Amino acid sequence: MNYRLAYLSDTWVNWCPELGTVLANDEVVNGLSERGGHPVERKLMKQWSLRITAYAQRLLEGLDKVDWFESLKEMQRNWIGRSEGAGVYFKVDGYKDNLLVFTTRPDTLWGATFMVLAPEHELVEKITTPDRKDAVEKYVTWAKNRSERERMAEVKTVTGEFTGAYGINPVNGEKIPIWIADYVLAGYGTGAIMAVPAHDSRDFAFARHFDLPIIQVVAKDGEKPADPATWDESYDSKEGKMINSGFITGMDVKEAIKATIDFLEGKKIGHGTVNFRLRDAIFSRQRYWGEPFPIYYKNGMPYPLDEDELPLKLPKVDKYLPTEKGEPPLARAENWKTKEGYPLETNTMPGFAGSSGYYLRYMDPGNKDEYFSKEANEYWRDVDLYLGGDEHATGHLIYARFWNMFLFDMGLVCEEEPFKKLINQGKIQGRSNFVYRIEGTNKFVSFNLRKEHKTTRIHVDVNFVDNDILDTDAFKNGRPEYKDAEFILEDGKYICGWEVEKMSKSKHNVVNPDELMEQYGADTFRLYEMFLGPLENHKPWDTNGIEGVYRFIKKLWRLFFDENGNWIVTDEIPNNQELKVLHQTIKKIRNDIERFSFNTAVSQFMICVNELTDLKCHKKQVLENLTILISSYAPHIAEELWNRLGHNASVTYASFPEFKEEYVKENTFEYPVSFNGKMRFKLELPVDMPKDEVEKAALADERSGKYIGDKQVRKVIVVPKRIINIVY
RNA sequence: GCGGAUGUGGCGGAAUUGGUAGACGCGCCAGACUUAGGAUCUGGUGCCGCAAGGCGUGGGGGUUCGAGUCCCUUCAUCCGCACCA
Repeated sequence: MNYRLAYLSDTWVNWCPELGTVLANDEVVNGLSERGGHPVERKLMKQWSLRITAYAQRLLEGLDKVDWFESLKEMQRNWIGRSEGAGVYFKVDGYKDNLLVFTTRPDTLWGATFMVLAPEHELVEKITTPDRKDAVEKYVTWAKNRSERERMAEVKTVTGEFTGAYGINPVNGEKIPIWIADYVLAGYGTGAIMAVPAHDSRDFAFARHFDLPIIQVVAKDGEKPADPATWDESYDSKEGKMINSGFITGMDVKEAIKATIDFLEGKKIGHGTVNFRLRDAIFSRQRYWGEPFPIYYKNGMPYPLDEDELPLKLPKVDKYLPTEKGEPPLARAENWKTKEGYPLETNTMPGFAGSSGYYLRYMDPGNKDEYFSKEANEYWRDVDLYLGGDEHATGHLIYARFWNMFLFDMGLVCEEEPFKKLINQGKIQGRSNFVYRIEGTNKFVSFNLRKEHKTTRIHVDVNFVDNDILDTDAFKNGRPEYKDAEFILEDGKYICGWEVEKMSKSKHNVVNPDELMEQYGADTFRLYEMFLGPLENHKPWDTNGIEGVYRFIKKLWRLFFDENGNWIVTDEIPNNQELKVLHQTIKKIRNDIERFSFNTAVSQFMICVNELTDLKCHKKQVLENLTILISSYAPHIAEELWNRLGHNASVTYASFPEFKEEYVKENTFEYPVSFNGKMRFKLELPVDMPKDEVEKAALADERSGKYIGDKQVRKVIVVPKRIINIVY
């Protein structure tokens, strides 16, 4: 509050009386609450907000300094939505009032043929002429009551009303009509625009619909102006030269924008400005479980509690529900006031209050006196690696940055950006299966025959399905209403349809890991999840390959035990071949961990175990190192093996094996020999053989003659330890 | 519409720096062991072709001795945002 970052204001919210709470837009589905399906209404409420918009520019710039996925940064950039332009004042004809509009294209001022206000704009009532009053009021009421859903669905429909009033274009004194329409949003810019139908597609559609004039002011380079009446669409591009535009005529668009802003500023009728899409974050919740605000009210004005009265703890309430009057649950508490008897705030803070700064508390979790100490923060600084889903892009990840920036400005944290590197792991999706019920019957038709009937597609529990083939008995027993189900089969089987969707109970596509862990063990499950593909990929859960990983685990075990369960590890000294396999693995695993490539790491473990099996290697020295390497991938089996290898302490305390180049060194390299870029045969040569000798050896090889024939060799490329390419 | 990402065998995927495309696994085929196998092991498996050979990383073009990788262009899919002035 002291930094004007937290403030109280009347805010339009989605109020659900039944739940006694405000809902986010995405919690409202078709005018009903997502949970419970209760009606939701628009309501003006006094709510706390955080002025995140004050940090918009820095939040945007900071993105250049962090190592995040480009897609995620782009999401945040879009969300912040910076656009440069100008604020321009239009006089309202016959009134003293000025209408401030925001435009990204001040250069097109000469093409403005009308103005549009948002229906909620404060001047609408005042400037509407008596003869237009009825129509305008009707439109305003209609627009206000339109649900989110209707607005979305009817994007293409043009609606609006003329107010009867006129604005004066400040650059040429033209009188242009002022309209209202809900394609102009009250919450963006100034809620008022100048319409340039020739160069904005929405204005164009509006002008066409209401038969308003269209004036071209930008022409594509090298093209002559054309009669806008013949156009199919507006020319929105910023490329081109100005025409019909007073003193900026002939200028390039970019140059014209600058010149117009200078002109407006000189005349004090406008100014260059930057607009952001980002809105302040509403910080009040009408729930019990949230941090209470350390705020009390005196004569209706909010004041912060003294620091020595902190922390403020949640009071006891009889029910965690809103009061009958619709007040938040904290209003139920009996003594929810200060020592002096002033009432305390009854709203609580949202989830992001805690999630925005928990990483700071993690730096100093035992601190009884403060959030975290300066020393602890200077030691830990920031989060080196943040692994999380991209669904937090426009929520948590932006709030946390804002939170941290404020604390940085206060000198309380030493890094401006909280999360140095961020990786989005992909989500495991569900693979749903469907059966096709013939309408009005209890008969189900197999996938490829479904077109012959009128069917309804129904989700079927994926546990009844194997390789898209339905276990019809399990299906019949699954639910009473399907007990007498009949099936139309193809090739004696019932084939199900399928689709990849979000895992969800209602879609019956949830795979319970417990069952898989029961069958294969947690290590197999873990390894398989990693083996499935790159960390960041979203992918459907598919258990078809899990057997392979399970076999690998069993194979690993057999390096230590024979088929009768006898310990077969020996103390023999490993030979060069065995050491080579081990050290190749050490190198690869180390590398793969660093680049978060766990699927290729698992693959290397498989290669290693396969080779050690072929070599019949049961030597302690090798297996001990392998156990350490695999301990973070398959911790349970690793711990067991480590113990059997004679260690009492956990394998987690063992140090990562050291890679030694000497064991993987080769004396020879098998050169692929290419002719005109096509690999034809391989040739084994000493690694340190000089280039010209390699070339000679390749040309001398009898197989080369076959490809070269009697043609002239033009060039031979030798890249040591890589390739030989003979060009003819 | 704007922005981002991704396109490689039947499937999941590998190829980290422009240098042997398809590692590893699934599946499939053949075989061994077995009363049996949904256990285990061996061999094979990009496509066309008997073979020699040819073709092949969504399509088209380019740079290069050499392109999955770089450039241009085009198509498709997925994700995010969107009557944003």
